[in-house]
Amino acid sequence: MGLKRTVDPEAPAAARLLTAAEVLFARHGVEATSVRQITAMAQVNVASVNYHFGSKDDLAAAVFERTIARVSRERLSALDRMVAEAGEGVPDLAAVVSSFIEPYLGDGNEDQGVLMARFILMHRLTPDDATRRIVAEHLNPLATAYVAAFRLCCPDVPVGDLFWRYMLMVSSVVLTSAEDRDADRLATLSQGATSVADRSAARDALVGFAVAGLTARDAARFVPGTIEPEPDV
Amino acid sequence: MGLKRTVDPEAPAAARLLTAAEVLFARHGVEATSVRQITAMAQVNVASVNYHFGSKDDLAAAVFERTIARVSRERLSALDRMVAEAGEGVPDLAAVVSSFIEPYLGDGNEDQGVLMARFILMHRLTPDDATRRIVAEHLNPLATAYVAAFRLCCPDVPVGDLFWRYMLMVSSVVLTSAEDRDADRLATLSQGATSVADRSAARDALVGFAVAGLTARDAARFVPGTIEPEPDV
DNA sequence: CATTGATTGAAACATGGGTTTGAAACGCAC
DNA sequence: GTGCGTTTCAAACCCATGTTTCAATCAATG
Repeated sequence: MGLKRTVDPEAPAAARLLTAAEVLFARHGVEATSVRQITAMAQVNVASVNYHFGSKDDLAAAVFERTIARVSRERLSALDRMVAEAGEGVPDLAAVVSSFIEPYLGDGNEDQGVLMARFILMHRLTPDDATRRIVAEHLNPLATAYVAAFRLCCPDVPVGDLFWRYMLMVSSVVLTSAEDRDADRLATLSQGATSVADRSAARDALVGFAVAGLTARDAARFVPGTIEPEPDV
Repeated sequence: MGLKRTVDPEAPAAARLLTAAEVLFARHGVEATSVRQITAMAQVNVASVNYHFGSKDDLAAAVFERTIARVSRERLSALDRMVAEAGEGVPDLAAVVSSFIEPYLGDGNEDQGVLMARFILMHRLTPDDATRRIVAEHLNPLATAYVAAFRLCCPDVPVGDLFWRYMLMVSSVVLTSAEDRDADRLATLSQGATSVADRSAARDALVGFAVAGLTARDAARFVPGTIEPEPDV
């Protein structure tokens, strides 16, 4: 255990800064990590971040964009493959959802999921021009592709609902992935029976929850007090 | 529209600070609002917050605890009422879920939902002694009560899964409620068809998603590639 | 009316933040 | 080896933040 990744002492300063910032941003968030912490871990001078990247914010943008671009590319191609393999039929919804969730919980490169989750949280809580650019460039095409796949899998669900449900799926996985190990509210509530640290349990719970939520019948039916006539199932 | 709430110029300084901080914390978060902004809106001296509350963090704790305590009390009694009215039968799951979600989207007091959501985000992303105390005192009993109600409504779902699904429901509603109006990713994706600002649509989507997610059958079935034998339905 | 404790006020303090500076060190072409 | 653009370094800078100080003011009391 302990500190997973460290900094290659041979690599050039800019690269060292990127990986150091990646680790620290994932662990504590960008606001909570100072430039001096980053340069200390990267073993470079304080001025390096401004010299190589312009500003701390620009460094953050570079860090986030690097992993978001890569993971989005991977997911898009995986999604395309699934849809293509399905041919005339419909792709497996659970597999589609899994391909979305997996990168957030993956064992290789623990940080990438936390990093993406933290970015999405940043953008949705305090958006700015930098986050908007990255979202427009990498995350919006991804979202559109997944909603399109959901339309194939769930032809009975109104498209407007699918956008909502996509957002709710994202919310679930993002918060699960970004949660601090010290909080682990789930472990507290379940008295240790489960924990967010249990990646396998997290995957199962998230996929099950999202698939059920995505395929739910018309949401308006659930207004409290409404009598539900049994539909033609 | 415009600024909904302002500060009663007759109220004592401590109360004025509380309401001003409530508004600003909901709007920008506690980190992003300075003591000087608060005292300016409250029209009191900068030193007041330290004099009356000890520190900015203590003021924040007071602000959050006030509304969290009140809303949790209301929800607990509503839940008790539902369970009692159900008697030997099971309470209506959609109604139970609605009673949890409603306070986050309520029309009266726009800020209370955002405030609670922001607090939960704070605790799960960067927990500290202050948030832990409030969670233990007010939120854990609430969570336990709701999970207990869920056990009544969904006797077929393993209890461990119910804890997970409770957490995922909370994640969905919290992120929906705390989202900045300027981000509104949903409006972007749906090209304006829907928006997080549409409280009615939000309620329907959230309740539908959560109810379906909570009642989903065994999550492990959704591992990709697994062949699903049709269960005895 | 004088006294006392609580509150307010303007100003200063201390600290940590991101950033800038200008000289030194380096690398490499000529 | 000389020159020159690039990179590194220690130090300083600037500023916003939370907090403290201490005198002035207020409100109630005896």
